[in-house]
Amino acid sequence: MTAEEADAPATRGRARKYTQVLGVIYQAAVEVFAADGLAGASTQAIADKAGLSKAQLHYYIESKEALYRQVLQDIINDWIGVFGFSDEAFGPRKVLTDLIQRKMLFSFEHPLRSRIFAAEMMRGAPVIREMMGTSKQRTNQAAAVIQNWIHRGLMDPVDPMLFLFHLWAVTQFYADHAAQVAYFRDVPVSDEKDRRYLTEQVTEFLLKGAGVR
Amino acid sequence: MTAEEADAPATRGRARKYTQVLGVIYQAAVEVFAADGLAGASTQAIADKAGLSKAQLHYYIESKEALYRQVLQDIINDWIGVFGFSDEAFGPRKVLTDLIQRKMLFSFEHPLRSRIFAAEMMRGAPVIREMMGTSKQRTNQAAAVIQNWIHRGLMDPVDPMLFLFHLWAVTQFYADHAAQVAYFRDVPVSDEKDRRYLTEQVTEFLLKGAGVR
Amino acid sequence: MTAEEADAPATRGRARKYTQVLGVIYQAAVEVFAADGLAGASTQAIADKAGLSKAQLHYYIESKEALYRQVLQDIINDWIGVFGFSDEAFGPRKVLTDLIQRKMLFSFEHPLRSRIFAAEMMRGAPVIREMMGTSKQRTNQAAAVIQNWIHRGLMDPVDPMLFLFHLWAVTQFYADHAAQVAYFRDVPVSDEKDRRYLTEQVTEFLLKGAGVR
Amino acid sequence: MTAEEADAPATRGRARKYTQVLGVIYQAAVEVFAADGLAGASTQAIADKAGLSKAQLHYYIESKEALYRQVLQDIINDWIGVFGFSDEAFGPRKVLTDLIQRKMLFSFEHPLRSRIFAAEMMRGAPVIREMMGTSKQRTNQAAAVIQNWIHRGLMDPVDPMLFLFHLWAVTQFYADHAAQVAYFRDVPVSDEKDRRYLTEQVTEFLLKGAGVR
DNA sequence: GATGAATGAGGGTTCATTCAT
DNA sequence: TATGAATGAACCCTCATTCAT
Repeated sequence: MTAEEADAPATRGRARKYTQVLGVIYQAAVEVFAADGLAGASTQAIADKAGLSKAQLHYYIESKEALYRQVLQDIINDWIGVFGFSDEAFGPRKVLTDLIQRKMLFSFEHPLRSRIFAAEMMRGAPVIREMMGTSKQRTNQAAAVIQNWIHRGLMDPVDPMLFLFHLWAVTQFYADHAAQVAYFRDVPVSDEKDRRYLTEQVTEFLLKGAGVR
Repeated sequence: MTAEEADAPATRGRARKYTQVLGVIYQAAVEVFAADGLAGASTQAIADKAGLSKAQLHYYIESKEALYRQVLQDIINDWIGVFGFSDEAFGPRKVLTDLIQRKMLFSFEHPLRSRIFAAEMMRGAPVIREMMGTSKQRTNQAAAVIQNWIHRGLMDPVDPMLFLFHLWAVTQFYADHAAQVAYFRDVPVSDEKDRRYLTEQVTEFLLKGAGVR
Repeated sequence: MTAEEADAPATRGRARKYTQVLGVIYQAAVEVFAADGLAGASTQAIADKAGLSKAQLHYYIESKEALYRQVLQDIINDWIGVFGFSDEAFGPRKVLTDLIQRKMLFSFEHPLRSRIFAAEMMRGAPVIREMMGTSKQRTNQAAAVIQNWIHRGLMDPVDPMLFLFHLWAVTQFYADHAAQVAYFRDVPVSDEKDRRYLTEQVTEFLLKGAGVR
Repeated sequence: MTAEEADAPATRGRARKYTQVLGVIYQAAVEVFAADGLAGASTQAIADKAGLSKAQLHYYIESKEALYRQVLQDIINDWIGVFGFSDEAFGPRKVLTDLIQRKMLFSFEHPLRSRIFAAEMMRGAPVIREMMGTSKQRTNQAAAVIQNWIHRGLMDPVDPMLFLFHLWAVTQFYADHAAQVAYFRDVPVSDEKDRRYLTEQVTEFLLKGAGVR
């Protein structure tokens, strides 16, 4: 589970020179942060995993916190693409199905980063909060879209915000608890066909829960 | 957020004299573990929060890990009561409604401990695993009950295990992300009426998602 | 090896009341000091071995150092009886044979205390030195007796002081290295017949080395 | 007494750069271990004596125990050369005289390390034992050589193993008790001529004790 | 760029001893 | 007498970071 993820961020458009080493550091940081959290992570552990000396590591990074922030920032960037609604005109069934698919895919392919994000959230998002005014606006917009669909009778009159929570909770579960999922189901999550199965089940469950037509 | 929880375990049947100090320590530990995780928690922080010196703290506890294990153990004990099925003869609507209610209540009243448990799970449950053979058996029994209900046409043919996951994920969300929930909804979670509302919404969503009749 | 020794000192003529507990403490102290030295010994370890709490222990003793000094004092007292020459008129063969016998007996029966003494000596006897003006005088007297025997042709002209060293070194070895002796010889030292054998061999060796007639 | 020994190990063939600091640490460790034993030695004391901060010390060493093991290992390595028999064909007088000479020289030149070794032995050799299978084999071979000499009438029929013990005990005495020896004899041990005298006396005593011809 | 070294703070834990009770 | 609790120092060791080279 620890190293299962080829989880480099989209480094297009960064400085050229460092990139390779930075990628290694980044990956190491993701693994260590996912395993031990920000407070529990040690630069020594990150350096070891990256095959660098601590001094070398600190040449590339500004500080442990900065590295953590960078990881978070990348996650957030990817997140926007994942969690954004496509055109609401397509109706809830298509839009939400797409969204759930993207979210599940992200859970499967980036469990470690997904977990870092969740852990940060669970702590009350102290670091994220000072990085960005939390996307309350964006979330409210999404809720409004859902409210609109409800008005138009395209889905049951659920509380839009709660529905978004539930969607997030269920899909996130497959990233956060990959180990448990595999353990209880006796199926390695990485299996491609199984991923499709899980995605279908989750989609159906969520859509049905909200009475999406 | 850090100290919002009067979260002492059921100390009935412990030694008498200790209890008060131990309770303070316990509470402090819960808060620190919830905030920083096992690795990130410092005995200094726990001692400070409990109003003790580090040496004093270590007079009462065996070690940081032992304290963590004790917290986990208490959570697990409570958990069993919360997550167990009542008599399946009552049918899924009643049984699951009760379960969800209990789970939501626990999320509301013990968010910190709930979060510690979730964090431990997210890490692959390294400590829990060596404390108890993970309750695979219990989970399988629950799945069997659901399967039975499905056979009897009392609910839609969902994957029982996945349904349990979803139930856990959604209810857990309200503990793990209490801050976010409050933030996005502009409602302090502690409000009694709102808790009922949330519980109802969650219950309806989950039952509908599984087509419970 | 650790607890093989019923090694209470001659407590005749001490205070009456304490005696029993003191004896237990004393014995525990001997074992711990023998195992870990003064610096390495912990009052916790002594208290544990004595079946007392640390507080209780400190009620009976003045301090760790004082306890150590007491042990040393007792050893020294016993030592005087062991290492003193009987009437030189009996000649070296009888006098030295007796001495060696007493010394070997002490080594066998009080290996732990013997070892504590040796360890103190090896450290340069910092504690002993401030307890007693080292018995240089006594040792010089013994050397003088030997010198006299040499003059009278009763033994070879060895350096008297060195001979005393050697006598001490060889007999002490069987206390200090009881474990090694047993290990290399495949014979448990405690065996009675073997003790006689060892004593005979040592005696013969030492007397022959000094050409005692 | 504490710092009287230029006791660096044979560092030929080690890393170059480190060597100086490591040497200082090594020497400091030898002194502290000799004075207080493994348990009683503090890294603070070692650091102080080496002129380093504790953190600095720990940059160079792995742990206190590892440092201790390293010291022991070096001693053992030197020991092999010292305590090994040369060709038995030369007969006991030459072979044993050489051995005693080497052993005495080591006692004179490395009293602290010699003492550390002896102290380790006195404790039952817990650390050494897990570093090396105790050299029972080697010792048995030496005993066999002596037995052979006895059969050939080259020395008296002493117990070979005991003779080896005595040889060890007597020569070791001059390392373990250097302070006492100097104190009782009013002669600083370091005196070159005196060392020769002591060695001669010891040699004669031991050979005569075993009736070596 | 990269390395070995240093630093000062802090990690968890145990220490010997004292003090109410 | 005995116990639970407290204390302040010390224990070994690791921390994130910096700095010459």
